[in-house]
Amino acid sequence: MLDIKFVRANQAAVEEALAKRGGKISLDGFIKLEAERRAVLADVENKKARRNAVSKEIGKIKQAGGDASEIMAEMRSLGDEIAAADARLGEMEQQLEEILLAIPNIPHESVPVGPDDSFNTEMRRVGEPPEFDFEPKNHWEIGEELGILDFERAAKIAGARFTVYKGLGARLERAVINFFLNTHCDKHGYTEIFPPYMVNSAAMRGTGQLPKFKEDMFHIEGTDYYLIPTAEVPVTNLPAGEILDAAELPILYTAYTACFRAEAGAAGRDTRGLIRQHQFNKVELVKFSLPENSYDELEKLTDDAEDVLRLLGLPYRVVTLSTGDMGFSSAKTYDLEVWLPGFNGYREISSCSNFEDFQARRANIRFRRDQGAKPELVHTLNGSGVAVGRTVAAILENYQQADGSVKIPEVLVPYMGVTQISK
RNA sequence: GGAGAGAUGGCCGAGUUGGUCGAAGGUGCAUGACUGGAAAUCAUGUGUACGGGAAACUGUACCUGGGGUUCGAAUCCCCAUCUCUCCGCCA
Repeated sequence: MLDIKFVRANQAAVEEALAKRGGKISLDGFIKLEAERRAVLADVENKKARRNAVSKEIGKIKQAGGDASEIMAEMRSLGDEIAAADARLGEMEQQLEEILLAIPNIPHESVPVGPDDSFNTEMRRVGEPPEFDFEPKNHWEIGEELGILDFERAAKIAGARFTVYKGLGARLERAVINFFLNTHCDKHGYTEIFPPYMVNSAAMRGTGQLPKFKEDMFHIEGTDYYLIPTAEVPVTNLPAGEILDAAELPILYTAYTACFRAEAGAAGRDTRGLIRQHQFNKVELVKFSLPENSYDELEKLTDDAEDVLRLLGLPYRVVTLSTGDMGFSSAKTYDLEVWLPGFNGYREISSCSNFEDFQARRANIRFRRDQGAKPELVHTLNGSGVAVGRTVAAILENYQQADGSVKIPEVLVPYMGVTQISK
């Protein structure tokens, strides 16, 4: 959510920034409504001031044993006026809020401008795609042949877009989770969080999933609970409504959770394998930063995510998303794309974003620079560190051998207890 | 799931015959005095949001959240949420 005062004072600049995202938005109606709101507010507050003053008088008159029935009648009608104006004010505020909640974040000036992903900028490539002297397979072929991934039975008990991991496949998933968490905690200085997998609508609103993206999520019928689409939601909302101490910042959290996505509108895309699931595992990185440091923190966070890919020996590239390809709440996003030999291309495995104060304003996360100073909004960041299922897919495809077995990356061997997976 | 108790400022805690309560007191914190320095002591200050104002300042709202009664609600009524106690159930 953008700052209402900022929008008011910088209408043209905001419209221009949002146009870069592809949506043409005129804020004329918003600005006009906002001005009306202030007029009504001033009027209501004057009336309330009068009511407060007169009510005190009534108290005094009654205590002195006098008769106040005449002014009480007058106050009754004033009360009606106040109620009416308050109702109108409430409507206006709700309208303004709805408009504001639907406005995406303003892209950072360093973000490439363009309507879609063809305007994304490749920043760097790390690692060489492996050379095979045989035709590399897809990870679902490898997994099924090794008996470690079972898509058919998953469909039987749940449906499409679910996977059952078995044996060393299940262990590999678990090994990757532990390797990610341990690396981020012990090497990169993050604090591990293990949050609920369900959150309420206030939390979903805080990070921007609601109200615009309701259909992307699983909602528990008859409750206010949603299955989390990413650990970003519970973790970023942890300090919601709080005022942090500047000395605590930056706060670095990492969390493993299962993630749940309805994948509405993705019919026919990535229907096979681990790439697009209703339920998948992810280790997330979340930061709360001083505003002036948030872009440095974004670079570091991205590097922390890249580090686990480097340690695993997986080739990847880093891409800056263009204005048209960025998420709703983000001011700047780097995607990490891992090389998948079976796909013969790079696929997203992490998305690292700086939201600046966009989420912090929604979730009301602030900090105080000094004792007595006014609270300011923190900047929030997050990134996958990284997607677990896609990592397993990448390991299976990049480390596959001619005989159908899969070599275990060295850093995972202590977690796996074996050096390869074979039939 | 059943019965009961509770939710007040950073924290603790008064306030329930509705008015003088943005809210006593304590504590914490900040500043100053005292001190070689510290402790102790004393003094002063110490919430947030929104509106108006160049500013000083000022108006409104907020005593978990929402709704109601009333000229007027921290105080009365209703609903929700959370916490605690007891019972039941359960990994």
